[in-house]
Amino acid sequence: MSKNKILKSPTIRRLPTYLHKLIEMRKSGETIVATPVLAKYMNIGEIVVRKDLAITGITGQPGVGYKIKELIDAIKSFLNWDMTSEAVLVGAGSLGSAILGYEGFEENGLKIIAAFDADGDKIGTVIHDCEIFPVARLSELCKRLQVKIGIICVPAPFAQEVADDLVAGGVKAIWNFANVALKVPDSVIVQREVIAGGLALLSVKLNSQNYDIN
Amino acid sequence: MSKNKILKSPTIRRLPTYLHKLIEMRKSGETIVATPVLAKYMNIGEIVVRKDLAITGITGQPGVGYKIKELIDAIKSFLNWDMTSEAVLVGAGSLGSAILGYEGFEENGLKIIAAFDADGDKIGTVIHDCEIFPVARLSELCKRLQVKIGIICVPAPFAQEVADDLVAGGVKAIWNFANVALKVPDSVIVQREVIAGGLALLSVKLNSQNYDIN
DNA sequence: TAGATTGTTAATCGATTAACAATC
DNA sequence: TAGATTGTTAATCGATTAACAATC
Repeated sequence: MSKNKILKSPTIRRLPTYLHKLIEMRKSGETIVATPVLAKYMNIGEIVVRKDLAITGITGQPGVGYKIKELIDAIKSFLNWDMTSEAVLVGAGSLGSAILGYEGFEENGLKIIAAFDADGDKIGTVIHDCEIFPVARLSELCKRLQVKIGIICVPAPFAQEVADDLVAGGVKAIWNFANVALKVPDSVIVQREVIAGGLALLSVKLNSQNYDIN
Repeated sequence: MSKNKILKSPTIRRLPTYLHKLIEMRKSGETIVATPVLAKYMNIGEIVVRKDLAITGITGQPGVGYKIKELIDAIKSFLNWDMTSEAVLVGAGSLGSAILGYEGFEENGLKIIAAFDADGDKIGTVIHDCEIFPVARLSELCKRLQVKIGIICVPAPFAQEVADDLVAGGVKAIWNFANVALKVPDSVIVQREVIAGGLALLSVKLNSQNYDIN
């Protein structure tokens, strides 16, 4: 598994949220944004926002702000979201369906073009405009479709074999929603989403608040 | 919104993953674990693991390792997951249903005891053992059930009013899956999950790999 | 000009990593 | 004892914050 350290990863995690807000602002006809607006929106300091935006290479106008359109384009380009990437999703259970139905991916340059499941009853059906194929065809279709991104939403015990199939199919990046560590070649990137991580933070904050006098 | 900085938040985010692995190991009859095992599982350095575990107050035996049972109890207690917390969920769409169906929360000391939706057709039905109530009754039932945690899975435009209802109902912590910044009193904690954040990281890693020679 | 905001440089803070003695 | 592992102390690294000059 790739251990490549990515610099500025907190900044990168925040970029989609800026992007979302900026697109919203553009929709409502605004053309300029200043950091205080974004800082308030994200509940972070203004300096953080300016440092974050700097990473995109865009400069603002002192006393005025940034051009919204420029920022949107620069963030998209930085994240490689200016060109749509195609992905496949494996595991059309409740989480998989939720992800298939997520409308936000348009903003994120992601398009799920096929889904796979082991359940025979689901094969051939369409969930949120996406046809469900049998997992047996996973690596074959990945190759044929030249897909580089795979999204794993199967139960933990099956995740490794799915990952193996994705790798065999030429996938270069795996977005892993299953609660397991995947073994993949160094050349393949795995982004694991641990939903309980956020809950842990919530729990600790909630609890420390109950006891702290500070 | 609370800006309380939580120290060691990367550590706290990792704790649920240790916990998960440890519980798995206990199930298969193991009683002792050494850091190299956990480090390999999580793809991080051994020292990180030791530092992380230290936060729980547990000490291991040099040359041997840690007692799995002790670690499990200490992590649970640190995260306040030794006592089950009750929560309500609002928005029984596809994401909401996925969360209602997530079996892992048992490990995380969370129990969703009621769900709410605006869709009349869903009211009274049961999704994953959880009855669906009308949102109109949200704050009333929160008060009556004395629930302290609310999970928001409604579309972004409705999230703020749901948050207001939760706060009115006495909820102290909100786990927000809607893509908006919520305005809540300082005394209420909000944990916002931005799914696109992980995707941004994935995109940047995937892309930097394509170009970096290093 | 005055007020607002940017962007740079330096300071602080926290997290990760390294080195190593202590212990089983 | 030798090998493995812990846990502490110090060093490094990166991210956030502060201060402030420059600019519209």
